[in-house]
Amino acid sequence: MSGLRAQKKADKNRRILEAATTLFRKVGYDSARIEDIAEMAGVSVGTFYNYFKNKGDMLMATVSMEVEEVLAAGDAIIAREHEDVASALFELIGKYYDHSLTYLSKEMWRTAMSLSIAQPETPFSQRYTALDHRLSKQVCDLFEALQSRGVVRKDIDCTATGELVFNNVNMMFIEFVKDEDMDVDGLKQEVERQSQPLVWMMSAG
Amino acid sequence: MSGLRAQKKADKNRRILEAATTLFRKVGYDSARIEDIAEMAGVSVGTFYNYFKNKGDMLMATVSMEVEEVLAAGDAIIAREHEDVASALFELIGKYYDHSLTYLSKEMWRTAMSLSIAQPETPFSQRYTALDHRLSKQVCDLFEALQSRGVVRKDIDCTATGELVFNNVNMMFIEFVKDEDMDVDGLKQEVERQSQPLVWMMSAG
DNA sequence: AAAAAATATTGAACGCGTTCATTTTTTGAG
DNA sequence: CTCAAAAAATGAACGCGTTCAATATTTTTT
Repeated sequence: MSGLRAQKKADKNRRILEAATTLFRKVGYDSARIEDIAEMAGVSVGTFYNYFKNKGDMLMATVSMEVEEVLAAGDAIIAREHEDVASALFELIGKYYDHSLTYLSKEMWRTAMSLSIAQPETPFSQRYTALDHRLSKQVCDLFEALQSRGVVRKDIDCTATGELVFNNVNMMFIEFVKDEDMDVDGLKQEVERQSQPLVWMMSAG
Repeated sequence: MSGLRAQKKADKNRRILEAATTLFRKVGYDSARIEDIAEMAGVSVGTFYNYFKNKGDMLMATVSMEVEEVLAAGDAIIAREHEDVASALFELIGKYYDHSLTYLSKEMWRTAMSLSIAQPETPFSQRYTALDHRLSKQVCDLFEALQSRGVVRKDIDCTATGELVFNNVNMMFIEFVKDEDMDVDGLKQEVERQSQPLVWMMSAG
């Protein structure tokens, strides 16, 4: 029976992840102690650390899932035809924002962002940054797709404007997760207002 | 002698702050232990906590100094005449970036940003956010000044574009402090490239 | 100037993330 | 089936930020 070890390993991995996300959502990231997560998963504290490098690593699995899903949805949006720049861009951004609280609470987002800034050398941070860059690239891709279909002016640098717009989207998302009172609609309105002039100027016609 | 207590208090405050900033620069924020800071300042650990709410609070004094100085320099730039949008904006942004490592190391910036995101309810975070907003407003102010002098198109929403540009400036600064290998010149080049299309389109004439 | 009240200092103790030497379990060869 | 080597699990111990009850100092009152 050579698969016994692998079997148990996969099972424990799942149980720990399940326990962690359950506790994070129930009592918040900070208040969820490793000891509690380990106990709920039926393992010891030491074993937790055999499966995850540290507490923050637990978050990355969730963040990854979140961003991967939204990237896929974004690709589908880019593939479709669009009347104008505004509707296309705001549909994409709207998708990002609408999806953002599916798996992660604002507090979990704050922790993830905070960790990725504080310790940029860790695998956690590097994976986080990579996901960010893929999102940024997706906005650039959208602009390029629109440009090749004549919706965006030909003399526009899609990479430059895409990065500009995405960095604004990202910064505003940070403000959003910092403010428990702000809702997704308010966030969208702000970002649309900020992007409006650029979107209008880069539109063909 | 009613001022004895106040006298001692001010003295200790200064000594603690001095010890902290010295140690932060010498061994980095994380490795500078409260115990060491307290010892270098000639007080006990408990006394440290009578003067500062927590370790992160120590950073705010430095961040404040940094941003206040750069805001003043920014006002001087806005007050002057400018040939075109690009030179004015990039002079302002350049000032922000050039000044940024005067008092704070990249690691200290990372810690400050990280804390301000992780715990948005704390006075630390709120002061940090307020400083950010003043910087953002300054970019808007620059655009408005340029607009009133006919350098920026009359039909441009200066607040919207100002916020867009500043959020990009800010997000890129986060990338900058996350990457020990990136230098200020590289940062400036990137941001100029990203802002270029917008700057060109919003220019009058 | 002594006592009482107000304020400041102290360091041991606590909480929690993380580590690591030790023990237990699993595996595969003989 | 046996046993030695490999892999995994364990929980006590550590580091460091933070707290707090006890102690010391300064100010005010009488």
